[in-house]
Amino acid sequence: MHTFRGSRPTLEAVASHAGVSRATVSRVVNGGPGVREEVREKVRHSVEELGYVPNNAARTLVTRRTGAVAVVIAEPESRVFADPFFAQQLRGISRELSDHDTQLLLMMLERQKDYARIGRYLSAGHVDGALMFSLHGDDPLPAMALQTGLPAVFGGRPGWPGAEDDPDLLYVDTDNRGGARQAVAHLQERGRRTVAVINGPLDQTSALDRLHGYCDALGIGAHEADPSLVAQGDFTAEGGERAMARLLDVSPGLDAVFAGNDLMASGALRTLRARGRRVPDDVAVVGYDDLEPAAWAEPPLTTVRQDVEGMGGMMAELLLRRIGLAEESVDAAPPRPVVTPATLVVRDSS
Amino acid sequence: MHTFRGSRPTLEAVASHAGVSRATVSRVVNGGPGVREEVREKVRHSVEELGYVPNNAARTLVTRRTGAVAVVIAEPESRVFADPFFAQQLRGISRELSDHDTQLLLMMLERQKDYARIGRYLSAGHVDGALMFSLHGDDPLPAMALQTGLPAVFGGRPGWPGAEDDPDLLYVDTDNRGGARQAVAHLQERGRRTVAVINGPLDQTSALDRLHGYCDALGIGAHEADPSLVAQGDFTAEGGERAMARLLDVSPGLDAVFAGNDLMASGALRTLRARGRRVPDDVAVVGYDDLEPAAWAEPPLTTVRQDVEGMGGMMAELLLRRIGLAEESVDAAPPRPVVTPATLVVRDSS
DNA sequence: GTGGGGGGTGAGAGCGCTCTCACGTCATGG
DNA sequence: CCATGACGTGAGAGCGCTCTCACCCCCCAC
Repeated sequence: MHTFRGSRPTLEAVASHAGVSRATVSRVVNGGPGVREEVREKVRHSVEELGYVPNNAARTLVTRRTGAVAVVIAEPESRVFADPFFAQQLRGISRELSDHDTQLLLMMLERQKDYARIGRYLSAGHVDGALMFSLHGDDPLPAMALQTGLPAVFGGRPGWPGAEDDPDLLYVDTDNRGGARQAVAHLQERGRRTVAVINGPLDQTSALDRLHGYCDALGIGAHEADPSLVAQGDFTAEGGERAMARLLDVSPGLDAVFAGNDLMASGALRTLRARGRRVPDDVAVVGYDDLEPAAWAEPPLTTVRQDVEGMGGMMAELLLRRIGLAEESVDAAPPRPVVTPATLVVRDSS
Repeated sequence: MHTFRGSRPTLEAVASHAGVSRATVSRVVNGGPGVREEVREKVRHSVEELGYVPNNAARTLVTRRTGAVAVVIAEPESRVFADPFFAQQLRGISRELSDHDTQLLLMMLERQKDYARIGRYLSAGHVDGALMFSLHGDDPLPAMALQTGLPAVFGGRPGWPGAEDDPDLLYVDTDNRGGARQAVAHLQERGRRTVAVINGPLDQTSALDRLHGYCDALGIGAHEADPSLVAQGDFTAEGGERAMARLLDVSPGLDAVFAGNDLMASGALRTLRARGRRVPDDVAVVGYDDLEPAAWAEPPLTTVRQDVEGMGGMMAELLLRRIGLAEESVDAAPPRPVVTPATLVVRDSS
């Protein structure tokens, strides 16, 4: 084993080098008050000269702060990296965290054993907080985390019973219902009569809310949707492909599709092309997210834009505030859930 | 601030609950030898009952082991997440690490200030080792890391002077030169006379090696390539698009293109389609990587396959062995660089 | 001249753990 | 019957840091 550490200078070393006490060095290093500028300068010089870097473990041991937060994504790596939604979100998160010198620990839940491991990890105090994504209805993890008191912020409104009423629950969501409603209304305005929908997994509130928005636009109740116009996808392009194929089989007469995200919409596009349907002439398609797949699709997708990167940033910010790391303005309100607006972007597919 | 920890039981608590000493509990928790099974059982019971979880900071403080490794990618998030190459690689890494209960810290270098922060972080002993990717020729980071003695494994053969000769340098690479040679030879066998190439950034050895392979197949020296058949890309689809456009402008007569990765090849495809060239009839295209963009392209890409996920896994394994965490067979050789083979996959674009 | 602050500094306890070493106990062999 | 050693266990030091508290010194008010 490499024991490359061990020779690293400690606070003590810096202290004796500078001719002061450990406490003073600590104060200087952490920017504490009550040290003469002259001494401060001397210490800084010693730190520089010895190449001192604080030992995080020791610091964490006493402060109970790790300076790291976990990003937990309840999806296999294959999905996490294939879906630009996570990419963008992570980008916003990463940026915000790095601005506060906080590390990002990425944990993806792929296999069953990962649950135990990550649950243990989170409750072991390795991180100061967690950002949780893509939680499905029956996921035991958030409850576990919350129970240990780990500060957490959710990506998307959590769907478990009672979540609605918990004033301490923090999440960042977008107006999924409103966005979906706009999308479908847009299709109707373009004269489409038979609008089908490709859902995301309905154990996620985002997918459910988008389905509700679809029903809203159609002026029907949540359970009155025509089953032959509703197909189930899984937020992947392949899922969209399959769902579109099923829809065409069942309802050959449809003239529009609203897909729960851009990836499924691209899949749908692929199937439509394979079946010789022209888009938008024969069938109009609308996606959701407005990420790369939308712009790059053939034809470019009409879709619903949400500020994904911004949402990631907000999640991080909420968490940092909850942890007490972000600078609070004096009269700052306690952190609260955030719901961002969604706007329709019209391109060539509708 | 939430002080949700603090009430967590310590080793001491478990010890007194089980009626043994701290040392014994520690032995049981860490699976050490020399404890009677009866006592062992009693301690396990107490651990269970009190819900004891070891404090990692304390443990790290004395063992100098953090149980985490950093994955450093010298690319902006936008690229990291857009390129399935990283995704796959990360997948392999993540799997291998989680099998050894080791955490993955993802660090992406986007802005200049990130360099200082990450350099500090790596040398501060927060992690037991680092996996480094996508290093460009002039990157100061690996040197920094290596200098502190941080165990590191590189993704792709490092390109700085002297790297070749350093016996301690660990990396996982693929036979880029051979793969490229195969790709271009294949184009020639199909009767293509004028084969152009779209490079990745030449300050990365992978891109450089692929260019060399191209020259090999053409039977020319590294610097004898016809400049009007060589275009510079950046491993992104947009870059491929632009490079293809330039090539067509300069060499309208070309009948084949070898692109340094699938993403650039897809971009090239897009440009060719926009310019009305048929693939493969007018122009044949070959990519590199054999990841999703290849299979999903229109037409599906002939490309060079490398086992990207496997390479990620190997990197992690090498690192764990270097750190001394992986189970070593008795007569295990010290870890050495790995170069994996590359094989041509023929699809419809050639 | 003396008492009382207050700012700057140091001493020291302790965070929770691991690990070395010493100790006690019991079987073994001369 | 005692020396020997193996084995199981506990005591205690210490990892590097933060933070409280006590201390000292200087300045000011009375």
